[in-house]
Amino acid sequence: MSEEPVTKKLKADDGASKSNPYLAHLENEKDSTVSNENATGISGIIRHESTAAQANKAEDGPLNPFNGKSLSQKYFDILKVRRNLPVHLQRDEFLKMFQSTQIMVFVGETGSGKTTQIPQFVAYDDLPHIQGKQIACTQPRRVAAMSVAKRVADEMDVKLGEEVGYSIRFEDKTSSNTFLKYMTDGMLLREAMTDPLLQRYSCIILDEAHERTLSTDILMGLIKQVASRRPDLKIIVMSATLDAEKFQSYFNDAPLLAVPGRTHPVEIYYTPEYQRDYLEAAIRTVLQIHASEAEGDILLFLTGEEEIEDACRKISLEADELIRESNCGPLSVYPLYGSLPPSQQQKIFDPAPAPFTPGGAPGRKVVVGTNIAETSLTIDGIVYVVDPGFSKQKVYNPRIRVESLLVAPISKASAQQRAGRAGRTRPGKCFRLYTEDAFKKELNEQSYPEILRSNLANTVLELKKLGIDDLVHFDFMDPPAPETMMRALEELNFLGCIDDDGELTPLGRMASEFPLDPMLAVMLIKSPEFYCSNEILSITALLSVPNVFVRPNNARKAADEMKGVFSHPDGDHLTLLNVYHAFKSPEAQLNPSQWCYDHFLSLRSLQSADNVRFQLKRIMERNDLSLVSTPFEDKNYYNNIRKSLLSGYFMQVAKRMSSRKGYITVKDNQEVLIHPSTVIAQDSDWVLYNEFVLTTKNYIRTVTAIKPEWLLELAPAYYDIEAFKKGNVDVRMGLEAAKAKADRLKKSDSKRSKASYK
DNA sequence: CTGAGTATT
Repeated sequence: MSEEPVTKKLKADDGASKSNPYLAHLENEKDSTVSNENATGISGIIRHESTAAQANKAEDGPLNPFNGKSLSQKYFDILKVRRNLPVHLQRDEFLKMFQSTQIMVFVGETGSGKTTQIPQFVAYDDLPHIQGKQIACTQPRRVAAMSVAKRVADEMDVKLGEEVGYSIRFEDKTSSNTFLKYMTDGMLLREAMTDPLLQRYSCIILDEAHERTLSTDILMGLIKQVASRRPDLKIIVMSATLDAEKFQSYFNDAPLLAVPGRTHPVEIYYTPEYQRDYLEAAIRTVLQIHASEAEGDILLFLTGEEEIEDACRKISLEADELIRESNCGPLSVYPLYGSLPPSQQQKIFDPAPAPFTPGGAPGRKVVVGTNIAETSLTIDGIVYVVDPGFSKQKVYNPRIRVESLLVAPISKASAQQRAGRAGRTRPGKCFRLYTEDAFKKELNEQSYPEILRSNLANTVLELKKLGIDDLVHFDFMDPPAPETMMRALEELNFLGCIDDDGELTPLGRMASEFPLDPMLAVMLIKSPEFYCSNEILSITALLSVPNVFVRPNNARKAADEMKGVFSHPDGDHLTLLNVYHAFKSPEAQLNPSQWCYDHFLSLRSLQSADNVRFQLKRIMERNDLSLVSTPFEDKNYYNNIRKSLLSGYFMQVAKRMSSRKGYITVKDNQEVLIHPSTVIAQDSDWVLYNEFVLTTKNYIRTVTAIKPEWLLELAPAYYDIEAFKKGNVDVRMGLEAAKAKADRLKKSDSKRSKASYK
């Protein structure tokens, strides 16, 4: 149960082998390992017994200890910088702890160098290359995995993809030589599905654990289990916050090492009273900083695209006035949010404008961003942060099975992170637009981890595939609500992914291989039965990427008209299919970027859909799922596709209400409206929908017309009419009518077939 | 008659 005795037992064995002649072969094995180490050039270093002095000596060259090549001048230049990092002072302390325990927690604030240095410290002591093992270091984001791997390859003077590499979706930059691998946490989770004990690793480092992404949380639960079965596996959990005790106690009271960061002090200012209109207060604060503070750029945190664009306009207008009336310097304002095209995101790195006259009032830039600027993007030169204290957060309501986004107060940890953005290059200031009292009493310590705010259907399927049978007792750091788990199990059961005993079915096992939500995965797996797997593959890919339709504020009408060119009378899914086919036509491929611009489509989304499609196609081929199409001339071409969509989405169906405007969802009797972005020729009585969005009203979005008979044909268990007796009148009557119609057809069919026998 | 905070496989 407890991990501690395991390490002790190993030590005892070591000792025992020295005195016990029957265990002498163990000593010999160890000796041969040592000579192996010498062969690779890390002289004198014995695995898990090294010191900082030995590592420093090896690092000093003249040859690269890992590949025997001579070290470059660049290497020595970087080495000087590395030795000045705060972590370096504690290398011995780190090694002692690493060597004496299986699991440790490492806390390092920003600027400590933990992400780049700790994996290298491990490499010099764990010597993965001589045992044919690897060190994994996980990151929540792809860009981080890539850029850190690049940096560390430079630091170790090796070619990226050789000794040091990275692995992210669509890109595996590793080779048989790779012993240090940066990867996304989602990627390690995928690997665990085929290698549940993570045998290829001798050490796993979970970085940025405080962010508590869905993948990190599942990995922590998994790794805690693996640790007790693999005493040889070392684990380091790295975090940036002071939340370390929680990680320590979760990992059986693992020891903690804390390293100071290196950032500049940030002065915090609070408002004396509550600000009713935080947007107005934010704009006012930005302008005050510009008018009265010393040189330095400003970062303002807001919640979403619309709010940001609005604030940018207002700030620019008011700044012009300040310039005219108060001799202020020039002010450039940049919006920053995820859906902004990369070229525009790049602009935030432009230098601030120069003063109008040399030595005059300073020129400045203001970046107005979402919390993308809190963790994902770092802008150097920010000296002033304006923090209204809100962000959009995902919430999941298991009762109506809907995920939605709500503007909510941030946590203390988030506020601290935001303030830190002002101290990256020199001392800064952070203006919090709430009272100190509110900060102390009203903000949560930490944000809710994602696992408590999501639909877990996909997570439960992953856990089942990972071999975790008892989900109720699975050791989550923060266990999700039982109702959320129940909903997930129920959904998977209806889909046929798990049976009534909670066991994974062959369909479920296959579905777990696809990087898709279960409903999409099931739809794709069943599509060959409907002779349209090629088409469903395209639609699935398009549903897995950000919206392909672009609708600029100044050209809404033109964009809507262009969308009309692709529209299909039966709804959005087939419209998406039309878009994809048009995009792949020779005409569009001649100049895809221009074609997308002309047709108000997102090139980025379409290209990424192409990537996803290719990946899904390979998984289908691996599972012997055939790629077929109904002949286009066949009258059932589109019907087959619509039925195939329904085979995965039969739980997301709505029926038009007879007494009122709008629709009612079949599963939860929710009144909904069809989202205005939907293209569908005539309002159909029955529709399936991809998404339920909760905003100003309840909307269903990405909708396709279906026939009620199909529900009985494709999901008879779910559409058992008895179960709807107490449900909505419209739904029940509709299903009964469909049943009667189906029965009539069956009768006449059997008559006909009897007739044909004569 | 109109929405997407940020990630990820």
